[in-house]
Amino acid sequence: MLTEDAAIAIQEALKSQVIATDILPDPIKIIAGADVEYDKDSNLIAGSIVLLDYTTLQVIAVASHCMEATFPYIPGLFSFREMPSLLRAYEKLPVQPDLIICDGQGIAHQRRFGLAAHFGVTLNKPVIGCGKTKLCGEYQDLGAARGSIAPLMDPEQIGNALRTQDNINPVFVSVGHKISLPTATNIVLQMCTQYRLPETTRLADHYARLALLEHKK
DNA sequence: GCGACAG
DNA sequence: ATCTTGTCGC
Repeated sequence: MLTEDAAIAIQEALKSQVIATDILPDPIKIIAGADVEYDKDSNLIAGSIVLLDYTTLQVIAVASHCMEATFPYIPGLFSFREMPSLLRAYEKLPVQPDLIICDGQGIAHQRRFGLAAHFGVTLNKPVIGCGKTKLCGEYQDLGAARGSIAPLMDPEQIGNALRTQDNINPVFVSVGHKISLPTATNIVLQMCTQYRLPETTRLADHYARLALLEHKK
């Protein structure tokens, strides 16, 4: 059983491996979304990875994995709760994506090692962190128009608040692994074609919910 | 002690 | 995360 202190030690040991520069395929062909769904009245969780054609956003493949959660939700130790199911789902994919967008923070984290960073370093793959709310840091003067950006400071810049639709609450983009913040921010905006959240996240959430329902039948 | 706290 | 439907405010 992993203790809280041991989990923090793992983060401290791995965070130096994060690469915050662009090391990704030139034309990106396949982009992935990753999300985990929770059962309301049990300890079951379902992780899903959905693969999309980068240019058409058509679904190429989906893989999911249901299991009992093995670690509690503790702010700052989120990856230890969600990553096991995501790794199992990832192993079931028929092909690998060029890039993954995670539902959660990358280095916009108290120890600079959130879910997207942990997942990226573990897979040695480019990963973007895109959270719906912030974990830490502050921002100001975010414009109201789609595409507006404000740096998330803690006290140095750890990510961006990004307005993905006019007058709608921003999302929080940060480096996970093998990508720069400007590139990550642009890609997230590009994935937000119609809603606040990237299509990758919306679809992963949808398929994770289906996997959970199917597992309970 | 108080508030904040990814999902 | 899960609570969910109609309602308040711009």
